[in-house]
Amino acid sequence: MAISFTEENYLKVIHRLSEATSEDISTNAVAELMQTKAASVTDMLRKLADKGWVNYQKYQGVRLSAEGEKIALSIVRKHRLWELFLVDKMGFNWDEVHEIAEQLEHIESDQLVNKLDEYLGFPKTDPHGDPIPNKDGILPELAYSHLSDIKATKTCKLMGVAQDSAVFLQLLTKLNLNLGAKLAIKEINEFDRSIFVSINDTAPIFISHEVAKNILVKILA
Amino acid sequence: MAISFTEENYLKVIHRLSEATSEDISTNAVAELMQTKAASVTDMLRKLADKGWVNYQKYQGVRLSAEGEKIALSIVRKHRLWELFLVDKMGFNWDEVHEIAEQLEHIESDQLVNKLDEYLGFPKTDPHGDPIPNKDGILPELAYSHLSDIKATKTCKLMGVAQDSAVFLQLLTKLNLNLGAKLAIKEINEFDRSIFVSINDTAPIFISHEVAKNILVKILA
DNA sequence: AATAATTTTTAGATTAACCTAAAAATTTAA
DNA sequence: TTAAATTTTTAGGTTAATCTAAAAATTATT
Repeated sequence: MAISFTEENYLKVIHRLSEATSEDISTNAVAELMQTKAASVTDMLRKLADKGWVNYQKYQGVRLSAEGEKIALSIVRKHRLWELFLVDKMGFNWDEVHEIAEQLEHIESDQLVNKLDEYLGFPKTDPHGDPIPNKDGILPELAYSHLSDIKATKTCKLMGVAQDSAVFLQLLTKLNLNLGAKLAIKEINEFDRSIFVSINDTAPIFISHEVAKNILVKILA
Repeated sequence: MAISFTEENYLKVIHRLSEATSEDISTNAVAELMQTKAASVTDMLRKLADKGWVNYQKYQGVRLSAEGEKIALSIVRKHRLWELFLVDKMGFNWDEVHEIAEQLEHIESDQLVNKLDEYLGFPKTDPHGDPIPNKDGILPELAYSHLSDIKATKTCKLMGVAQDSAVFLQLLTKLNLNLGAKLAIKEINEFDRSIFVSINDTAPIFISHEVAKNILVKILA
């Protein structure tokens, strides 16, 4: 069945909201992410339900059906592959690629997506450390920790971010916090839970709790 | 001013028709290429004229304005760069890339287009031999001849095609007629203007006038 | 030059995606 | 457990791009 860009974006947004909770997704939550009004969302949810991509009971919120989940994952796959392409092959910075990938994710060609995947070497994660679903829509489970949850004097490796807004990514770049960096937590300040952390064995720098919360790491031995 | 995919496609079609003639372009001609009805075209032409992208007088046909021409050339540039990307980097055949490039040509990011151009080595032509407009919208003038216009016993090089339908390209591939091939015209048959041509110094093959008309060549010394 | 044929435009609808304002349902709080 | 607050839906419109059918203009033909 044919699908429009708008329908794809709704499915993507419902998918994103569903990752954070096992509850049904509210009309208002969708409206906020779609930057539209609740009334418009109601219209669209009814349409998506008619097409069998979501389960929706009025006033009760919405969830993706199995088929809707499959579509959403294929969009996420395309988005993340294109982001990696833009960074690795075209030389963009990780904070510049989101808007362009929002467009590229709607290009329709399974052949192209799979060739792109191969061209990039069947990558597991995008430039923000987010996992890339494979051809069959399977998401590799990465299970990373938030830097804010790591105990003092532990060492870990920066694997991703929990938020990929341009301003946040630019801040990380300024602080020299890049994907793969080795982070050694020197001290956690009780006052505001800010931390001192050494990046790749250089002199420790100061990081706010807010920043640490959005950094994903793998704990090293 | 914002532009929709549909508007871009109309400008592209008007541009294509304008290349073949210096006359004004008729509503019906646009309708045929856009696969739509004349009434819809009339509506759109009025809208494009309001936006300043075409000059249009009702019943008198349409032409691109300077600004419309600029937009059309930027779309052609993107289309041809993406086609080359698909063939050179992603391993598609030259008859498989048109539909995908029709989608990719609408991706909006000057930065991306220019990086793509650089990544491909600032190419002059796409996989069908069509010239790629540069950043400033300048089309390199290639001035190739049609194979059907070349005299017997001349030698030439296959530089492009005058038509890029998949069926035609597939036929060329079957006949081993690829971009860059050296063609030696052995004989022109008076009966139907079919020709005997040797490809890269192999035994001559028979080619119809219809095929020869759509092959573009550069005459060799 | 008058008529016929063709092309183009106008008029009036349709569909997808959105909106505002008002009504209805649900949730929260007194 | 009612009343108040909030959320969601319905009702009725709007805009972009399309359509069909009828009218108007242009072009071709006798």
